[in-house]
Amino acid sequence: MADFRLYNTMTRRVEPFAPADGKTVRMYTCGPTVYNPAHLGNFRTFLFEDLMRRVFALRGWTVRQVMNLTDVDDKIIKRAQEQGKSITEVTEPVVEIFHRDREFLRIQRAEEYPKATAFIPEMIALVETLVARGVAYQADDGSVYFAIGKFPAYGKLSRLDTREVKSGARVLQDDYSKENAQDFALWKSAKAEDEATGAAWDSPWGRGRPGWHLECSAMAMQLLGETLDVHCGGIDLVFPHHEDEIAQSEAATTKTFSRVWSHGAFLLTDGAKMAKRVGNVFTVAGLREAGISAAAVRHFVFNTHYRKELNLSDQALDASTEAVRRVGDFARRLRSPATLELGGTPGLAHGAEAAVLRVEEALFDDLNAPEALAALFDFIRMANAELDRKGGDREAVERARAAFDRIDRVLDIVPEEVRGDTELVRWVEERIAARREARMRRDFAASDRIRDELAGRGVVLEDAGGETRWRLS
RNA sequence: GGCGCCGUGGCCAAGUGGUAAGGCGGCAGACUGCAAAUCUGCUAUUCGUCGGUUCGAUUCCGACCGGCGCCUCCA
Repeated sequence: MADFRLYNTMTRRVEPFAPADGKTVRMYTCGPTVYNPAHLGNFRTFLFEDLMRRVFALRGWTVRQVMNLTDVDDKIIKRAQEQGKSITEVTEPVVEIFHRDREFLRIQRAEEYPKATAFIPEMIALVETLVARGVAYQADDGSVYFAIGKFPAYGKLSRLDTREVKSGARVLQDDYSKENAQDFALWKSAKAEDEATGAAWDSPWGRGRPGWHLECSAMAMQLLGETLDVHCGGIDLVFPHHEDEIAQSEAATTKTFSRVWSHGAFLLTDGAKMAKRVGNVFTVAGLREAGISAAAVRHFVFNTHYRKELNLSDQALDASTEAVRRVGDFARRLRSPATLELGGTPGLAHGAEAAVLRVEEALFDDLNAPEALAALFDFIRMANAELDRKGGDREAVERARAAFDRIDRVLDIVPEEVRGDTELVRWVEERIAARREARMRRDFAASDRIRDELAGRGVVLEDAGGETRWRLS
């Protein structure tokens, strides 16, 4: 089988990749902070991770993916306080929206979606270990900090040793007191608003709540073991989030926390990073209102390599809508009973299987989805041409179908209306048969009436060399 | 200021030290009762600019110009 390569942020190189046990990829993906519906920038990352898990599966590995839901943090507490709610009341509806959006975009369900608030004991245990090992300390205010000075490898992911803190930048401004400006909070002592919103728990250091980085370390190690195969997230998480995760986890276990670190590039809007704080945010809900299909979004995202910035634009989205329509038309043609009847050619079958190999080679080489799409479109053009020849080879059609399905199981870019039309089909095909009769009689008035009738239900007909295809407009 | 990424045809976007994938759009043709779809051909002698290395660079090095990101619990 083809080898598999993945870019590793730790080494800044594309390297051979395989799960440690050779069978199951243990994959941790940083999920959303659920105080507001995730925006498309967040979803670009989740889509990249969806692609990754599907490519792992294509390669033959089992995937065990964990995505955390951060349901306790400053912004959540602030919102809860403003609305006079508990943090749970704030986060629960947002979690629901997240899954709805996730499903709309056809992002496969991860094996686990742990919530930070469900792992408080594990987090406390981790902090206790760190304190016992002397790399964490409790400050005057009761908060517990990680002492980065005690962890020599600190900065290895983000290459901190080669960076400098901006001169004159505010470094030491924090609500808490700590020994070193860059020490980060593992456990934050409770404040009034934490208590008021249900964001405080008992601990050996008094009432408090977990720091952000802590949850990922605790949940990842609890659910996947002390060494992960791959840890993913947006590029902005490299520092400090992932750097801090490494520090806490490796200081506690002395083992490598993740064998590979993989980060997706940003989605931009108008040339700027899409972010709530910038105010240029687009959501899945907005997309749906605009009538953009999930298939089009997936095409749009996969048409650019995951490590390259991608600018959201109506033009690009429209181009993807058209591209995906072509894919859908082809899918319908392949699946049509008439196509099987007319048959294919040996060239169709061979070309289809060559396309699968090309797609796999591209995807196994650091998830090169743009190249995989190119292979798919070459396949579609070749197959349409071969099918036009009506070669009579039914097996060739079946092999082409299997090849297409194998490719689309990863990319999943067939428009919804092509996937799901079932109840319509019988009626449409009956009408098409009636129209065929009319056309045989050269009664084109009747023929056009039927076409109008179908158009009234959104069905567009296409007469192509003896067969009539249809699709939804 | 430190670290880093990017700049390929009208738009989106792969890619390689040896002479430019794919999608969208456009033009022409085939097919067709009409329409659409589909197919065929054409649409970058050129890969931000200027130098350098090389037999040869879009691909390596340097400078410059332009855009972006991280250094602030932001995917």
